Amino acid sequence: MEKVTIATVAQRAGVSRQTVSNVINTPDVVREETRERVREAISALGYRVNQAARQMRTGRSRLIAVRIEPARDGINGSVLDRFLHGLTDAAGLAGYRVMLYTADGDDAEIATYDELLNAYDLDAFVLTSTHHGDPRTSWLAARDVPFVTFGRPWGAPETHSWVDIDNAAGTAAATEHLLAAGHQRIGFLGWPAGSGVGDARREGWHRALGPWGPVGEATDGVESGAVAARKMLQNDPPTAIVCASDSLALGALQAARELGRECAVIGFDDTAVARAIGLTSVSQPLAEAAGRCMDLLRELLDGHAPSHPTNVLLPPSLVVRQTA
Amino acid sequence: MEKVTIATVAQRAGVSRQTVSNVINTPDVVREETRERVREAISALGYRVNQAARQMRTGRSRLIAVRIEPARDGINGSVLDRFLHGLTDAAGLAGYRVMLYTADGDDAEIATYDELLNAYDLDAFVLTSTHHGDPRTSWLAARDVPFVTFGRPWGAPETHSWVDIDNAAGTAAATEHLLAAGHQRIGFLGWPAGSGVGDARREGWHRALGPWGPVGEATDGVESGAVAARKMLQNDPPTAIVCASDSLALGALQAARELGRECAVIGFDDTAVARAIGLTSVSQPLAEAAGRCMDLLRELLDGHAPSHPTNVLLPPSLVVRQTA
DNA sequence: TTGTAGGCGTTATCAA
DNA sequence: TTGATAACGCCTACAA
Repeated sequence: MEKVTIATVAQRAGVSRQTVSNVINTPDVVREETRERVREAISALGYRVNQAARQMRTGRSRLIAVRIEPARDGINGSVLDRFLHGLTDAAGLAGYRVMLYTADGDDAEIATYDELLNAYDLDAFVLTSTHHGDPRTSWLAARDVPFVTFGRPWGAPETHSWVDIDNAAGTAAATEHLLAAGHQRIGFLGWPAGSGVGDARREGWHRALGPWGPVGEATDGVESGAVAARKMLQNDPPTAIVCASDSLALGALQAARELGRECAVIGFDDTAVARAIGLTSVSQPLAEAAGRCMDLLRELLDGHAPSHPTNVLLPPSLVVRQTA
Repeated sequence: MEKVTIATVAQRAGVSRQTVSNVINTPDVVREETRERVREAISALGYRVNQAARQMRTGRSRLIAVRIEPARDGINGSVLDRFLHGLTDAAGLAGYRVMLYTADGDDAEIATYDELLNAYDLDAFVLTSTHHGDPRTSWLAARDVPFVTFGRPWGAPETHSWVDIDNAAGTAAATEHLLAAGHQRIGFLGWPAGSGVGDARREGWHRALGPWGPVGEATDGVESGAVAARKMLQNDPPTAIVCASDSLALGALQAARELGRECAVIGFDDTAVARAIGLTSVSQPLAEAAGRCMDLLRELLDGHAPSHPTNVLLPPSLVVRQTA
């Protein structure tokens, strides 16, 4: 099968190459009859625009890049994967493709931006896992590279569009669910203060509860969660615990079982583990978040760039199962 | 910052563009002194080869494509994600990038090949989830598109290179572990016959056990696994069950608990769920599998194409936890 | 060992 | 409304 180029199509339709190009890119400028003839030729030949050539002229690649976390395992590792799936779907629908890269740390990631931008003329980036003092956004902004973040710009000036999950609303909903079920002493098991996401999740619990309840702190993980939960359950036992992650929730469940204590537990992220063991958990609308990121990117890329950056805050939902 | 092209570098180094190109692509043909001068100019300017332009000349994009499963959740969904992580790492090391696509069914996937090949000049594909009567491999082979599969070509002629996990060895190791622990009645809980992977996992159990033991069949999932396990445990109770997946294993665990039966359980895939609940499970070396796929691809792409396709069969390992 | 000419497939510009 | 021409950045072939 010979290579089909715009010239092949032009010849078959009896027009110039430019006219074919016009049919593809600015159809309204071509007379209807001609347009139809060219379209027939295109589909008869199975012609497809060559992106590399187009890119060379236009400087746009229709490629967007996302970092994939290094091969790593864990209960919560799947959250970004689910976002990635959604983004690939949404990008495909919009005529874009997703290119993956890995980077160990912010500086390495910035070096990768430089490379990808030069070598592949990437159209845009989607950043995940934003955090306080994140150097990536300012680097990109300084170079006028289009990007959106999944995660708000913690502390940084809000100069770009972002999509985020309303974490506080999630733990607030969990807490309200427990209050409605009659619980009064509701504890919170979360991460050490300082991470934006973790602080927001604690804040939601506190907001819904009113007064403070027992608080436990642990780095993420089943083991450390169990240790912290055990302490909570011994000192000042709550009848329910809202947790900042499913891993911590699993630890809390273990601790309660060991101590023979009845204790309702709610996790966060609605991971496969939660589904598997019947853990009530707060679910993030990751596919929707990805779709919104793509929407914002299209605004940026298709020229209709809004003068003000847009922010989207998506509410999570509570999935009630057996543990609460 | 102006765009840095090969011409910029040439000017700065006081040589022709061609000499710069030679330094990049065939350094040994350039006099050392000149080479050094050009290299200095390259790094001083931060020059990077533009892939689109190179691709236009060479027809090679240094891009490989992999399908990402549609946004879907489940205990086993993470297996392919982990493979993807490994592949992105390995590709990056080899100077390639991974492009993602989604496709609903084999035919849609083949249509996507056609598009990606025409539009992006993809260098190669990595196929996952191979199965009996898989039309994808023959389509690619007929067009001389380089590809490897992660998963052997079930039944199809072995005309391409592949990497696979020795599933039978995994369940055999699990069974031997149980035998060594003194178990004698060891059952198997697997998927309906017909899926290559599932059959191999059953085969490994049978091979290690010698005589047949109790067998249960269920489509993958915690619920259906629990139903099938309940039946096994009531009729003809084994003291241990080897399962074809962590989901089924979880179901088996539930069934045993409900019935108040002591029963060792071993799962397959070593998912986050297994780690979280202490389920002994067979672990696939996914990062290594991805690395091997990349190795095979490089052989194919870098011209040293071996006359015979290469096959790599990787042994899984048993991760012993509390359930067996 | 280095330089020159030409073209990969597309689109922007401008003329017809 | 359509077509001719040039250019994007690079590499291959060939000449010097």
